[in-house]
Amino acid sequence: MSTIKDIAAEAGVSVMTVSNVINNNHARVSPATEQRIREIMTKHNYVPNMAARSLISKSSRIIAVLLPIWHVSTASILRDPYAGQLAGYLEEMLREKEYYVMLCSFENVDQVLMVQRTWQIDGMILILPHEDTVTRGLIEKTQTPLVVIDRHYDDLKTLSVCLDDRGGGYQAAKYLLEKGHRKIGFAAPAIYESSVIRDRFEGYQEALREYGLKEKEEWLFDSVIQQEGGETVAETISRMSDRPTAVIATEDLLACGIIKGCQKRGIQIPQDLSVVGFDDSMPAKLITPGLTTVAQDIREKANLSVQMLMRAIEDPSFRDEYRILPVKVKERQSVQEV
Amino acid sequence: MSTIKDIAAEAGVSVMTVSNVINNNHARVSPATEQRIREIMTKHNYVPNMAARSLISKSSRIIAVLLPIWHVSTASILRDPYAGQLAGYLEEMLREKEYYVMLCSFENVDQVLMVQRTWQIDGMILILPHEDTVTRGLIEKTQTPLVVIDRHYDDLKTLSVCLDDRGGGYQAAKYLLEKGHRKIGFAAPAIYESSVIRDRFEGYQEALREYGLKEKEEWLFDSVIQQEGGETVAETISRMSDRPTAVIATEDLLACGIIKGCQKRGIQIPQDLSVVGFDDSMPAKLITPGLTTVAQDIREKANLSVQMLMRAIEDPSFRDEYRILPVKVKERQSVQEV
DNA sequence: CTGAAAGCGCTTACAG
DNA sequence: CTGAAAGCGCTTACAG
Repeated sequence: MSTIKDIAAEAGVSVMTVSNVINNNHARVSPATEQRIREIMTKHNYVPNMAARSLISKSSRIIAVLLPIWHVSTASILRDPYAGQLAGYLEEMLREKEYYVMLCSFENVDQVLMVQRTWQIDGMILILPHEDTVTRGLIEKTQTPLVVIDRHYDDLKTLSVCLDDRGGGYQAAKYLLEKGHRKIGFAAPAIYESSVIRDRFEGYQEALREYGLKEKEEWLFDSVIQQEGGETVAETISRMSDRPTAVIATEDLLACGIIKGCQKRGIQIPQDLSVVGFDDSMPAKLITPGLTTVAQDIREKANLSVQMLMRAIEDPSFRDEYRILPVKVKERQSVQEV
Repeated sequence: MSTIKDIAAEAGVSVMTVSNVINNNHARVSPATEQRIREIMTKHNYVPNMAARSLISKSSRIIAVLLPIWHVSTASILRDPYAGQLAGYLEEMLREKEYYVMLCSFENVDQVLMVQRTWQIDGMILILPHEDTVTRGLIEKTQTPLVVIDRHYDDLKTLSVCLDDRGGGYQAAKYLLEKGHRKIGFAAPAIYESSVIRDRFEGYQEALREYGLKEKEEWLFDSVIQQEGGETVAETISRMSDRPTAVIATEDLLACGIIKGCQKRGIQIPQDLSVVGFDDSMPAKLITPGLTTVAQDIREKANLSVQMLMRAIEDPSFRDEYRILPVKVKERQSVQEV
């Protein structure tokens, strides 16, 4: 493999002249020389060694996409279609900006900090943050530009990209209320612990209040997650004497689990129970009936996150920005008028 | 950030002694000195700089997970639940072996080669290979250890991990035949172009032959992919006068699309049409009826791929191994006896 | 517009 | 068991 030295030797110039063409310092090298050097570089398939560049520049053009390890499941969060899609978009967009993406699962803050220093990582994006203590710790301890997706802390300087979660909860409930529903349940992991979920819950409460209603304790399904959690909810509902006529789930997979569990027990969707999900990820389109869900624009979320990160890398003073993306109910067939 | 020099200075030794403890050359440093140096290292949160190490060693401990860009869809293949799950397992297992994972989407061979040289990447794993020409080109041109998942070429020296695709096609058809089906369709992307699909198709043919049957041209649905493709198949079937009673799809998403499309048109699953999928990925469990599918062990596939790659990195003569993982029909509710 | 020198943080022979 | 020297492939001031 050829090095800058070989190229310089063949071109009859110094290595620093070659370095200048690599770095597009047009002012520092004559067009003719540049032309000649470029030809020699392509002829030899020359590619600059990032290790050497990184050693000097203290930067690597590597962005770490941080994947928390969720202890609810043994599998990586990339199994989640929402996470996979997000990671895919991030990779695509970062690559366009000539950054390299390192996938990095972690359990605690120190692991992230170590990887960052090991590679002089230029920036990090955290998707599907799990525990608040870990997430807060990371935000507080890291010096590297970090964009947190789907979590925000008012008391910390952070770059975060979230959804209008309160609005989403509100819209979902309002949508059902307008369809005539008055007995509306709410299924979520950890309603009172995660800010995202709490916001959605508060939006739901607000809509109920507008109709002079209040949530009913029994119809709040807490600590349920993914499909399995949804099936548990279905089972619980099937045993109730006073059932809700509709349920809002804070995640499509959870909604799908509810639908699946109900169908298994002869509870018809949407005739016997209406269901609204959250995200509009792949499963929403897959199942029958199609899932009516609070849709987000995942591509736009990725795009905004990358933009924020790029700006943060360039501007060290840009370390505190909170962006909220709109959501919108995507109608399919899982809700019926009553 | 502290360097090896700082640590050496504080410990009162030379940098090379510190280097020896970093690299666990126990023979070259006394236990007492090692102990002292280790304490200083942890005190300062010292982490070796990989750029510097990589510059000398010509290796990086980076493994590239290669993601072909499929032109059938604008989204990254990570949106596919099978790909996401696989990538997640790979990351997890490689991290356990203290390798770093670089995510790397690409359209042509040169892009991969460039990234490899830029970072001195130690090994690569290709998932969901698309075009044969690109895949072959990559295998032929790269010097770096490469494991190809789900594709094999008899005429090339390759490390590949595949399924028993022929057996899978056979098992799926046999399963349906034993349930009394005689009119069995087959839906796939590019039946005659991809070896994986062709093998499944041949297994299907073999099972039919055992029952004195032959595939019927009309019931071969070619060039259909993912959910959209499945819905097209359903539409075609709905318009047929002589319909198949069962269909095998070479991908769960495709099978789900068929089911969805049928349900939309009042064709009951499994009463009017039985469907068998392939992979046993997340959607199979999600839909109603549950999808009977040719199941593979994705975790084992990831595990075997990582093991092969590790061996290839250690042993330059290990460049040709073809491993076939077994598959097994996972029964759910999408097939009915006739 | 071009070059010689120093150095990024580490490891690899080579001596002792 | 320990160290001084050279060097990996680049870039960064500094001169001209």
